[in-house]
Amino acid sequence: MTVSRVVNNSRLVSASTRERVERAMESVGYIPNSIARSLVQKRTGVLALLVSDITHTWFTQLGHEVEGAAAAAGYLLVFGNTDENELTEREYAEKLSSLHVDGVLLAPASRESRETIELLQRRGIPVVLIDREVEGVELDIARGESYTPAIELTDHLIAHGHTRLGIVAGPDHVWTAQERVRGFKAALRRRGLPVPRRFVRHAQLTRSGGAEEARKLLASEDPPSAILAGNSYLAAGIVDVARERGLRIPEDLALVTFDDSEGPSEWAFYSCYEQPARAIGAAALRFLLDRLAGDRSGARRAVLRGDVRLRSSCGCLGAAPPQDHRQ
Amino acid sequence: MTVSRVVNNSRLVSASTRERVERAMESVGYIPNSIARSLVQKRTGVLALLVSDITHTWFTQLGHEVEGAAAAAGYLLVFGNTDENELTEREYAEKLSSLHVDGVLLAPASRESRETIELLQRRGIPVVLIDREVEGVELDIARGESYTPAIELTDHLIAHGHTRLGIVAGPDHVWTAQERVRGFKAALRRRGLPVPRRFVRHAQLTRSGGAEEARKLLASEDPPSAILAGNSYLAAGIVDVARERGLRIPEDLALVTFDDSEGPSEWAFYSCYEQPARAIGAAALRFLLDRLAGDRSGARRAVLRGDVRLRSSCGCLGAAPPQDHRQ
DNA sequence: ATGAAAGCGCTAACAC
DNA sequence: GTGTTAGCGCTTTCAT
Repeated sequence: MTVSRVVNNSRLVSASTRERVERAMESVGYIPNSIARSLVQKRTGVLALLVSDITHTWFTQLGHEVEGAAAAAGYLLVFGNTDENELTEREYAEKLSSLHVDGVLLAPASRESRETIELLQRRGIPVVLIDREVEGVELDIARGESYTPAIELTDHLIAHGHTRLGIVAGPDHVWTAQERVRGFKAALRRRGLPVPRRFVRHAQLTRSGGAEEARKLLASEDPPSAILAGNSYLAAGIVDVARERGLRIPEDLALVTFDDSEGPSEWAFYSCYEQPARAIGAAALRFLLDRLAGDRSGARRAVLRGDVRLRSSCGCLGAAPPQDHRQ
Repeated sequence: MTVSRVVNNSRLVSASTRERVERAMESVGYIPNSIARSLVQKRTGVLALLVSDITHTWFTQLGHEVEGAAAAAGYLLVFGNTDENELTEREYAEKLSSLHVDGVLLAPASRESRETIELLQRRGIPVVLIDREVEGVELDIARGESYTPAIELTDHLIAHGHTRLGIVAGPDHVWTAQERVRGFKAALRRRGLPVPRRFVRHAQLTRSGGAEEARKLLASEDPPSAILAGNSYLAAGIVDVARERGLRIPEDLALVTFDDSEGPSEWAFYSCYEQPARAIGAAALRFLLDRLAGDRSGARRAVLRGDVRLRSSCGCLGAAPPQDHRQ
């Protein structure tokens, strides 16, 4: 029909016809079926952002940024939550690919997410990685740093006079967790400090996961006096356990962490390295839009630098908050 | 083709044929195009959750719950963020409706979101409301309470001896904000306490929005000695301002709020009424799945009760945390 | 400038 | 059991 012409406002329609058609559409309450359109055009105008934990503010802040930029470019952004799970991730990829989303931003659940990515690519869907590298995959990626900041944070703890240091990082299959552990070990070695195996813990990336490993860390007879946490949720879990055991932070246990928590916390407590979520999201989307516009050049990599914020938990400032009264 | 039969594993295919077809699919790397399938089946297997602020943990926790239950029912959940904005909301509705999502869970941006809803319904897409009522709309809804808890929280502040109370609620067009203000006023009136107009503030639902209105509240010569905050972000903004002005909480300013913040905060500070996000999400999804299964009965309403948690910010327990050192 | 017709990849209905 | 056909709602040629 020529109705299509007016919907897509081709200029090859007379004003009279256009008006006539538009009136008709109004009266019937016509809404174009873009699913049919997609079938023939092979594009949907939908982009997907797959994160590994949607309840983590870091990801939603990144997503918020991406969403705005995507909307400006005429795309709708949908969020998917892989729950740090490779299988869920693959299911999403399958569903999204057969729904023909135009592009995917992926924070890979595992450094073995190659299969997910290949699935998407086989379908011709451009993928841009976020936050985490994937082994053996050469793809556009926007991420922060992990190795260097881990060294800096560890050095800072050492500068505070600590010699028995531990780390509670994310799962071993998560790229950033590995990198942070690598940096932690490198810093200790460089100073000639020991790196006891049992002081390097991998936890689920949740508060309770952090608590669980912190418990193991602090249970030993001569526990670390300072801990590097892989992210703010892990840090919170560590604080929970310190409280359980009557340890004051930073007096009895110093703590530094990755990621600033931008939630409604009433005061800023954690000394941390803040990964620039919004900037990473923006960079990733830019890569994706370029691909969508036909860019076929080699893989690009944006590595964004964040800030170290020194506050109370490491011992730099003030005292610890009073005892918890969480119900 | 009979290929369709094996893909949808109808039992009317011989094992031999099935195997033959499957091998063929393997070798070609065939992935079914569910967009074409949707075109004829008029279902996509996709549900959408439209929230007004994806960076707010309350919504993502709710979403996380919904997602799990949706997956169990064979649906993929996508998240959309309306940014507390009616226009964005309508754009999402248009796009999603023409993409033929099977159902929508909507936390309406405004109590005037009727248009969005009608758009969806005209397309035959079942809608279930979350968290907020919409004027003149009779629809399935799962929400918490606002009026009664607002009374309880206000009464609690009064029990602490306060007589000059203020409220920093969300925008006037948000249903929950209105209800909370209504409860606040009712509680004061019942005790014969004054309700100065300037003590009732409506703010953008962000930390900075809360700070802005708190500033106005505390700038007057005889400011309130206690504040009810509409949610935890507003509460955080109020704390920011209290700190600016050198006011200690709860000694100089008592504070109670809606929503518990489940982030990585290192200690629980806010006295609050916790809306049961996960239960609300679960109830809403159940409604939607019922509709999807063909339920045509009248609108249902689930009103879920939450818990009051009394902690430090109202003066019930402990002292305030030390001064902030946020960089 | 407009109408007609083909076809996107699939499923449903109907033969065989 | 399996092949054939029509048609989902649109865009895109190709005529007119």
